[in-house]
Amino acid sequence: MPELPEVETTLRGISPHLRGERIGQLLVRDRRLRLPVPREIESRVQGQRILALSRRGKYLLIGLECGTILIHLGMSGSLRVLASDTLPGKHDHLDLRLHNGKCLRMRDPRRFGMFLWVPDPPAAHPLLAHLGPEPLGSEFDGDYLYAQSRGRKCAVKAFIMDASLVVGVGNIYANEALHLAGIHPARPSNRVGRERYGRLARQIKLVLEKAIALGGTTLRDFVREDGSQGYFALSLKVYQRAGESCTSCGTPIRQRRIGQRSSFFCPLCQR
DNA sequence: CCGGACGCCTGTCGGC
DNA sequence: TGCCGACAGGCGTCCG
Repeated sequence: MPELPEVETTLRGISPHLRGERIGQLLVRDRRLRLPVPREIESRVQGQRILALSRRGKYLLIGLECGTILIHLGMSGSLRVLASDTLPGKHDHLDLRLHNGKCLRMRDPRRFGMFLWVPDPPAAHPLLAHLGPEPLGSEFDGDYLYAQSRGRKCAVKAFIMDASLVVGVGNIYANEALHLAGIHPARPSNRVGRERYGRLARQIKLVLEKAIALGGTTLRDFVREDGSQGYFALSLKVYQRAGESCTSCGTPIRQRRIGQRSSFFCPLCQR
């Protein structure tokens, strides 16, 4: 599910409820996530005050007095803020209970997510240490993409989805940004010029910003912290629109597998 | 170093 | 109606 806009939406939703609060009990119902929820995590977080919340790529960071809770939502994860006595559903694997009677509840049907405690500084943790720049930051631009792409033959779509190049761009927004920039997803990275990488970097930023403004994309599992949906799905121009008309030229949108991921594009607008 | 394949899970959908 | 395979927003790991 969750790509950068959904994680950012979740961050903005939960932050006001959690910042400054003290953690009571962490209740883990099922440790079997992508990485097992560590045995010692309950004692690590018990009684600690939440100092700050942030995002790095698709990871959510909850900064404590000692260490940081690192959360990844995988494919189907979501976080909600609820009263602690709300009855849990089948896939509600853990509750981070606060002293104020609320809890942060993680749901993840496919269990591809992560919920970890990492020591300070979190950026040094192996899961975060090798991540590329944030796409919404100034370091990420067309010149950066162009420079990184030299000598790389993989499809440009796989290239921009590589988290060591740039974080946060998943399958939905990679498809959308390539369409907006007029670039064919299967084009080899080293056969995209500087100009077109400039357009691509701009469109990645624009599509992510617009999706954040609309609360992310809800296809199936993603919900905001209050249970409401994101509305960017209404703005999708190619993703999951195979056979439908391109919004700019009317040509039927094609679907094809590129780099093991379902890819959607307009054969006329994208070259 | 790079690129490609695979596995991890559950739920849903389409075809027979 | 039931069964079966394909597929789904991600990513770490392994192999050539």
